[in-house]
Amino acid sequence: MNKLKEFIETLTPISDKEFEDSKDNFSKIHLKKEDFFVEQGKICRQIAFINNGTLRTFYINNKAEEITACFCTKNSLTTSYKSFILQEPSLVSIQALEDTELLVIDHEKLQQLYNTSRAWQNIGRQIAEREYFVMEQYAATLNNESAKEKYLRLLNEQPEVLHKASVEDIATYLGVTRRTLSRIRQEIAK
Amino acid sequence: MNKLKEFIETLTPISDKEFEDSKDNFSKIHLKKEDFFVEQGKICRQIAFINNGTLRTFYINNKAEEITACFCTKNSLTTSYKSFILQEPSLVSIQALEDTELLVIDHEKLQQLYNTSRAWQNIGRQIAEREYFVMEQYAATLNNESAKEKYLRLLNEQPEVLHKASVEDIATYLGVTRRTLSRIRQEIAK
DNA sequence: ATCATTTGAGGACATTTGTCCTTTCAGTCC
DNA sequence: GGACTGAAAGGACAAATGTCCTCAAATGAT
Repeated sequence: MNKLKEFIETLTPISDKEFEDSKDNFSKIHLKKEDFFVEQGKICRQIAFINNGTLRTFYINNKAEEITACFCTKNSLTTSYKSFILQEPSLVSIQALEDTELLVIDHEKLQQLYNTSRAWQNIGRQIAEREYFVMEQYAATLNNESAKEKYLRLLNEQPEVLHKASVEDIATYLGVTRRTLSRIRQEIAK
Repeated sequence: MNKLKEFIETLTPISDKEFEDSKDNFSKIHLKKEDFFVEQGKICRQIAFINNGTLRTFYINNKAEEITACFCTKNSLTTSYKSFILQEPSLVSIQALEDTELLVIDHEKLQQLYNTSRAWQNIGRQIAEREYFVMEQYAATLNNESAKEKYLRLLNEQPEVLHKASVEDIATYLGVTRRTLSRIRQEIAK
C-alpha cells in the first residue's frame, strides 16, 4: 500500500488517518501472464494501481487488426478510463504481459469516497486531469513523432517493454508494420 | 448565459440559485478574426465557453512547422487545458478563425468555486473527464483513421471548418501535406 | 532430443506520400 | 482595366512504407 500512498501524495496531500480510513476499499489481485484485467465489450468496474508487472492496452479496429494503445508499467494507474467513468462497455482490453500485482478499487466504492470526503473529490478530479495529460502526451506523440522517434522514446521511458512485448505489439503501438519496425531497428543498430 | 447553463446541465444538475450565484464569475469577451485567445509560451489563465464563432488550436513543432491540433466550434469549451490546470506556460496557441464570442472564467475564480461548492467540485471533475474523452477520441482518430477518413469525419462533424480554415491548416490537422490533401479532395470529388 | 510451430529479420516489388515545381484563379491596389 | 499577390490544384520524380515472401532462430510439445 505504501507505493499507492506515495502515488496519491503526488496528487494531493492526504493525512495518514484519511488514507487508513479508505484503504479497506482497495484489494490486491494477481494476474498471470496473458490474463485479462479488462475485456473489450465488458464494463470496466475497477481502477488499478500497478504494484508490479506490465500490461498492454489494445483494441480491435474496424479492419479487424489488434492495435496496441499503450503499455502500462508499475507505480502507475491502469483502467479502461472511459468505461470505468461512464460504466459502459469498454472499447479496449487490458492484458498482462507478465505476472502482475494490482491494487484495485471498485467504481462504487470510489463514488462513495467522492461523496464522503473532500480529499477524495480532489483526488478524483486530479486523477481525471492526470489521465488527460497522459492522453494529451500520447496524442502529441502520435502527431509529432515519426515511428523511429516513438521507438526511441519507448526505449528511453519504458525500456522493459521492449523485452516483454512482441514485435507485432510494438509495431502496432508505433503505428507501422512489422517490416517498418524491422527497418527502424536496423537503422538504430547502425 | 443560457447556452452555458444548458452545457453545464449535460454534466451535472445545478440549481437555478447555484447557477445565479456563480454566474458573476464569468465574463464575456469578443475576439476579431485572427485574434489570439491563448498564446504559446504564456500561461493560459482562463477557460472559455464558445457562444459563437470558431477557433483553431495549434503549436509549433520541433521542425518549426505550425501544426493544427484541433478546431473548436460553438457551444463547447476551449482552453489550453494543461496550461490552465497547472498554470504553466502553454504549449499551444488558440486563435479565432472568425469573429468569436466567449464566456470566460479565471482559474482563480474557478478554484474558489471548487472550494466553496460541492456542485462545482463535481463540475470540475466532470470537465476534466470530458476533456479526457475528447482527447481520447482525438488519439483514437489519429491512430485508426487514414487522412481521408479524418477528412470525411471533419466534413461530417464540423463542416463549417472547411470553409473557415486554410488548406494548410486542414492539412496539418490531418497530418499530411497540402499535396496529399489535394489528392484526397480529388478522390472524394470522383 | 526431435519435430512442429511460432517469431523475428530482411529481400523484392508495389503503392503511397512527400518535395519541388508550374499553372490557374480570385482578390486588391493603383 | 491591368498588374501584382497569395492561395489552391495538380504534374513529375524521389523517398518512405506496405505487401508478400523466404529463411533462420527460438520456443513448445511429445
